[in-house]
Amino acid sequence: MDTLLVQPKQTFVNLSPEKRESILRAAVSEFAEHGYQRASLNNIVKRLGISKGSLYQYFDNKEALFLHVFDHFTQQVKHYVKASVAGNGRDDFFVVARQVLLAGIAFIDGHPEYFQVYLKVLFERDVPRREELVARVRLFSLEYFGPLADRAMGQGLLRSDIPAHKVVFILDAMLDRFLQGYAQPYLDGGLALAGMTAGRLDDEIDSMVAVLRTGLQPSGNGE
Amino acid sequence: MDTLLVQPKQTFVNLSPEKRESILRAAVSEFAEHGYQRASLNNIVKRLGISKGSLYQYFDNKEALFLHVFDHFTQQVKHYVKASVAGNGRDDFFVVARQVLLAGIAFIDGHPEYFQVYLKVLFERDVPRREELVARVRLFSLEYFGPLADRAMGQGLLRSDIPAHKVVFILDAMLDRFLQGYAQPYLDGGLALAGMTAGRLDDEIDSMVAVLRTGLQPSGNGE
DNA sequence: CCATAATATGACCAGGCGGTCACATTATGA
DNA sequence: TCATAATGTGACCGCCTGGTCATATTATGG
Repeated sequence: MDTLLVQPKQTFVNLSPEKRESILRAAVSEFAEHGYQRASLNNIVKRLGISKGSLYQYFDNKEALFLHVFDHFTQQVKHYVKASVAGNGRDDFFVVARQVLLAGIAFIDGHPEYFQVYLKVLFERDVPRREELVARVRLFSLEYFGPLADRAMGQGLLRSDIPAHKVVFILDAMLDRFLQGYAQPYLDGGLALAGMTAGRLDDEIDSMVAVLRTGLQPSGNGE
Repeated sequence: MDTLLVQPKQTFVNLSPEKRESILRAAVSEFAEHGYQRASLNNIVKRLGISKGSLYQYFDNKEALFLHVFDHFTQQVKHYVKASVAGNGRDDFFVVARQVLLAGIAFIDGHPEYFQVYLKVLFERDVPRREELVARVRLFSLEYFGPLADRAMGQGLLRSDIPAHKVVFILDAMLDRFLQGYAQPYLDGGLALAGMTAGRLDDEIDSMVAVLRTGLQPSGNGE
């Protein structure tokens, strides 16, 4: 999640920030709607009212444009998560989990189309450098929760009959799946997460974290 | 999950079972690899060594072929789940959850490509009758666990501070996400579920169910 | 003002798509 | 045997794709 995946051409860098942003928006929107392979450069230039030749002055090809989009996505994710846990380094394990979940929701609310791009990448083949892209996002989550779980385990805050890495998997799976449900109505299990008010959403999150807490804490400490 | 989504043409029904199956296999494989929109009928007929005209004698169009594939998928899912819980109607709530999870794993092992088709449908737009297709599978799960959770709740086997429908969501989310991780290496959270021996898989499942059990049971009954 | 460099343009290309249809082949049954 | 029905075939159609490139337009700076 460090270096950039791709460099746009100098011509793109020379553009005004407004124009760069409008191009980025159009590209994100198209990739979000159709995934990588079915996204159409013709559609993108049509929306923007520019010629196809111009787009190819900004990016070498479809892949470079897509990677540029994904670069912005990972940067945004980083910002949201870091902001959500800023200054709470010594918080309870499950409080942090709750904050990361809220950061995920805030991100989806702020950038619903970026999240769709990510989901499409997860389940589409023939996406350029797919493994690398997915790893950048998923490793961010795992490397974040891993040490946190290790520390909590060392402090006796997690049940000792389940290894820390399994705890991380379960935590990551629940959070990830909750966000999937929030972004994809079909996956919300009838909970109608999508159209939910912030207050009711908080309730759902509380329930989930409460279950994780009770389920993952050493016996006797539950609730 | 009851009536068929589509009827193949009579010409297809008249085919020998072997030929019908080989056509179905080729179609499943193509849809699993590319999703609906990017799947190519030209590829399918090329693999089969038949002419495109023949395929159009069997099915009205691409959509009908795809719906036929999905019909078989839902039937298979039904069989697997029903077989896994046969005669265990009065079992413990979490024992049933475990059985359903094992049924899901058995299904993916037996029909990995069918499961890929399903995952693609979940995250692809412009899939014909997508909502209906997804609902058929997901309602099957929710309608199955719903009454089970209600009964367990009535018997005081579930913590009373979380409504039954949230319990169902959490259960469904965990099982669903576990299967996603089993089918998609990127989502297994470093657990390497995919290449796992049956015994180690059982361990992972046990851990997960144990957490759910402890987290969802009334306090004091943990473990 | 003008030469040069930078940028914008869209017709065009080869290739793939879902779908059609006139025709060839095979099966049927009187 | 032979007319009829059923099935198989692949060239072809219009459309769309990512990508190219000769040409037109605009910006730059001496």
